[in-house]
Amino acid sequence: MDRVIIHVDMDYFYAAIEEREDPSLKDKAVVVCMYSNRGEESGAVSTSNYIARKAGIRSAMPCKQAKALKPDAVFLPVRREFYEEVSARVMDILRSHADSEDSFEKISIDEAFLEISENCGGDFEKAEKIGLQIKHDVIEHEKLTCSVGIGPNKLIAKMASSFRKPDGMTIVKPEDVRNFLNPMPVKKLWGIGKVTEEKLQQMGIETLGQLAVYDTQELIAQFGKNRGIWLKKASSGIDESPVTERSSADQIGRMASLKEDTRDDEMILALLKELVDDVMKKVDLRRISFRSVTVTVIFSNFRMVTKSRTLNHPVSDRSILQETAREMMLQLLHESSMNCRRIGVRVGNLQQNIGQKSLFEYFER
DNA sequence: TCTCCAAATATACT
DNA sequence: TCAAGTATATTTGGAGA
Repeated sequence: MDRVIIHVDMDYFYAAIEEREDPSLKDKAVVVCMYSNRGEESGAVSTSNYIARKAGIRSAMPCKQAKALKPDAVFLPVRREFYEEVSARVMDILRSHADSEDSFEKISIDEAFLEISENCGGDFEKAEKIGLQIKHDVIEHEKLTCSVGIGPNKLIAKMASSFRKPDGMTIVKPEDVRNFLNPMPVKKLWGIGKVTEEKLQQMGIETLGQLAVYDTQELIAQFGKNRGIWLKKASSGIDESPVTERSSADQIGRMASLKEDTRDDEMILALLKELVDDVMKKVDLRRISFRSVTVTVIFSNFRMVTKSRTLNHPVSDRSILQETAREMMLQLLHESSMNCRRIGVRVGNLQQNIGQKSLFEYFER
C-alpha cells in the first residue's frame, strides 16, 4: 500500500489566537512581537496576520521597522505559554485522525505530521475527505484555520501544506510529485535556507528541477556526502523518513537581551541567574535531569559564541547549573573585549528522573 | 585511520 | 538603522583503539 501522509500547519498561529481572543482585532493588522527587555519597541516580529503581511511585515523583522510600514497595526507581546495550551488541544484533535498513536508527529508548536495510510487505504480520494474533516474539527473546536498538505511522504506533505495558505488544502499524488516540485525555486524545499540557496545560486541552480538533475558527485563535492545526497533525493521528492512520535524536547534553554550592550560582569551574571532560574523551573516541572550545559553570548556586532560542558552524571540541581553556567560565561566574556548584547543558557542530554522522589514529595508522604 | 562523542557552529522556524 | 527566542542539525575536533 502507498504511504499517505498529511501535514497540518496552523495559519499565522500566534496572531490567529490573539484575533480569536479579541474579535475587535479581526479586520486590523496584528503583529505579535518578541520584545527585548530594552523597553520601547526594541524587539523582533514573531508572527503577523495576513493584513499585516500585505503591508510587507515579516517574521524576524525589527518591530520598529514593522511599525514604520504599518503605523496603525496592533502590536502585541507573545504569550507563549498560552499558545502552548491551545497547541496541546489542537494536537489532540490531529492525533485522533492518525492511523495510530505512533503515527503522529508534532514538529513544532503549530505543525504536525499524521500517517493515514491505513485509514484511507492508500486512496488519495479518501485522504482528501480526512483532510477536510481535520480542517472542520479544528475550526469547530478551536475556531482556528489551518492549511493541509497531503502527499506520499513527509517532505511532499510539508511542502504541499505551504502551497496554498491560509485555510488551504493541497493534494500531491505520487505521479504528480515531479510536476509539483520542478518549477519551484530551491528555497522552497524544506531544509534549504538562505545559506544553501545562495550557494546553489552560485552554482547556477535556481529551481528544484535543475537541482534534481544535477550531478550527484558534484553536489557531494560542494556540500559533503550527507547533505549532497540529501539535496539530490529531496529535490526529486524522495523521502523515506517515518512518521514517529518524537520524545519531548531534549534540550531546554532561555536566552534574553541585556538592557544595554555591556561587558560588566555583574550585570551579565545577574541576567544569567534569571535565565538559570527559568530553565530550572522547566527542568523541575518535567522532572528531568540534564547532563550538558551550554552558555551563549551574542556580542554587539551579532557574532555568536557558545561554550558547553558535559557533566559526569545527569543532575537536576540548581546550584550545579548556576555554577557551571557562571564559570563558562566568565570564560567566554574574558575571551573577547567586545560588548555583549544577548546571553543564553541551555541544558541538554535530558533524561527522565525515574524512581526517585523530590525532597518535597519525600516529606509529603 | 577509524570511530565515538563532546564541543561549537549553522540553520530553521515563528 | 534595526536586528528575539527556541530548538534541532551538522560540522569540527580530539581521544582512544
